Amino acid sequence: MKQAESTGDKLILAAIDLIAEQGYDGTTTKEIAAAAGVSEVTLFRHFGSKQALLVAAFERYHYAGEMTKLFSERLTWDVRTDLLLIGRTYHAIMNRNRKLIDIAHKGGSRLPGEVRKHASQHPVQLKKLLTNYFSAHLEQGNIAPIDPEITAMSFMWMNLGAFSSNLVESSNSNVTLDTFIERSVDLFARALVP
Amino acid sequence: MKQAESTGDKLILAAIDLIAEQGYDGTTTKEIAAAAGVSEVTLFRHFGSKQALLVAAFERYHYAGEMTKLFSERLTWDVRTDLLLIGRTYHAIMNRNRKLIDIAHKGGSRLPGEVRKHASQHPVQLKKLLTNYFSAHLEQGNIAPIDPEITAMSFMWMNLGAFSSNLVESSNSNVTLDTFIERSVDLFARALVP
DNA sequence: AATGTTTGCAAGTACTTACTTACACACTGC
DNA sequence: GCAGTGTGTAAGTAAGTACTTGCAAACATT
Repeated sequence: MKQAESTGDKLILAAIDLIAEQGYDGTTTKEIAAAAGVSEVTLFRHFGSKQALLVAAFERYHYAGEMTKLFSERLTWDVRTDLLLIGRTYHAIMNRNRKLIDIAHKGGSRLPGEVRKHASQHPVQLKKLLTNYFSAHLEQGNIAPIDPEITAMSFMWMNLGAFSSNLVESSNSNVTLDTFIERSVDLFARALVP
Repeated sequence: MKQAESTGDKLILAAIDLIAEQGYDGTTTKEIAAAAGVSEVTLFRHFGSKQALLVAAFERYHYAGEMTKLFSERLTWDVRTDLLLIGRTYHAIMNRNRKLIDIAHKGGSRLPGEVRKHASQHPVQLKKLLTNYFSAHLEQGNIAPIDPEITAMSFMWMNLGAFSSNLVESSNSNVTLDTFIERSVDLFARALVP
């Protein structure tokens, strides 16, 4: 019970924290080992190399397939309710993986390629799901005659921008994330009224 | 006429290109000098250090005050027309400074502090201008009773997301940036109808 | 008790990096 | 011609980096 984390896990978590903050090139193996409370040589005995350590981190804490599941199981086909659920889930997922996303975005000269691939799958998938959702509504005449793809992109990118912005600066004025999600969904719902 | 670029300028431009691609830590002074077509020692004779070179780059190619000027001079007070102009100008500015923005975002262990400050001013200022714009419309009853600040954030973040997304992947399906701007403005205009 | 695994410590290797120094060459303006 | 400026080449320094090796101590399993 007390032995919560193995040495390998401690190293992975320390690596995620440090690399997300300082970038891949800017973080040394010595730093990672020290933050994990082990010696540097132990890091290499476990993972062999710095790159392999990061790959192990991405494999362990990968994005979930939550969005796909949400679209197939939990939608009500009331636009406002659905967009609210989608927006909240989106931010929940992104927040949980914030550090890994940041690592992939910052890059690095020897940053393993697996990392970049991992990070690029999410938005592509979400855009497809959203576009199909709006298309289905459109066919049934539930919403105004808009372009489903553009609407999907607008919604997705609005939330991506909100997320990225939070990454950089926590000076979000006085608007909390959840009120932003609610009100921005209202705005989209207004625009989609037939 | 033929002597278009001085040695200092060549170094600055090479540094921007390389650091935007590889990050600050991942780019060596030797690389920069080679890309500029000069020797490494010349780099240090001109700028003294790698950090000073980057600061010089930011000072030379700084963001313009175009947005402020636009808001005070070129608005027509027709929402659709104005948002279209704002959106297009936003992307024009961001694109022009894409590499510098990318450098600031990627960071680096010894990346000078001036760089980060420079990059964080833009969005704050734009949000204020947009919020005031919507507030003014609201007071005159031209638009629906929405929250001006939230609407400003939504519009801003949607375009930020579109910009960031372009940074990473050029697989923008078949939608060009300009059609996206047009249609997304339509969407906002629909939502703001009283 | 014996044995294998995991770890820390100390030292070191091979390499890279930002930055320096010394000297020679070309060009410019006077 | 000559001083000044800008540049290239060559060599080097001091520090840091990823990664390795050898050895001994702690520990768990048997």
